[in-house]
Amino acid sequence: MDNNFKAYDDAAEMLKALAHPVRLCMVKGLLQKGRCNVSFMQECLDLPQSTVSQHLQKLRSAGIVAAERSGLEIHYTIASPKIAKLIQAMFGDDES
Amino acid sequence: MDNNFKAYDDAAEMLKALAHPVRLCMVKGLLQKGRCNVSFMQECLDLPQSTVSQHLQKLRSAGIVAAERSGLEIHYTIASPKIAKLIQAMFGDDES
DNA sequence: TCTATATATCGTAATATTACGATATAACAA
DNA sequence: TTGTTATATCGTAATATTACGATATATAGA
Repeated sequence: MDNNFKAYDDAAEMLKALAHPVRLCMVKGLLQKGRCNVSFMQECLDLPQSTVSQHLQKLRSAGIVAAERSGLEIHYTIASPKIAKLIQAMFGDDES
Repeated sequence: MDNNFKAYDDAAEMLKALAHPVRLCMVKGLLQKGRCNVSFMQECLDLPQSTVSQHLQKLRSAGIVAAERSGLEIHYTIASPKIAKLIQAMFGDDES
């Protein structure tokens, strides 16, 4: 247990981005579905468009999701395999 | 991706408790050391006692650590094996 | 009892996050 | 060009978190 706080900042930043029920739902959905555009998420979350977009930007700047434009739509995907491991550790079945 | 937000609240609560550099440091330290009293953490984190205690209470109410009194001291331990898995997913080496 | 030590809780100012309507931007079509 | 759709950003009020000194509580010893 050293006191090198700085070393934990990135990890805390990623966890903070995951630590919201709406964003967790988005991330789990993306893991299942592979990719998704914004208006689909908006409908299935039943939230205002700006709210959904704001959550996506937070996930994006934490490196959790990536965006790719396709015409008018923007498709989001999970950006790092670490995320799948975290979600599995969080929600996965409990055999050690 | 359903909109059952409530189902994600507990997970978000646990992640939120982990999502702070000081608390991550405490948790990683406890995983290595097994158990630890408050004043040890206070010294090694170089933070005021009330600050350390407040972080511990947050970890405790999220079910991340457990407390056990021994004389004047209170010893903290990691309360759930899920925590080790999360920390491993977060910090562990990147094979797979 | 009184005193000391270890820890928790209170009070609170500073800061950060949240939700969401209003507005802006980017791509496409007519 | 104008209009439409999809998404992002802005402005901001409400709420939550943070840090930390002051104070309270619990245990042990004299």
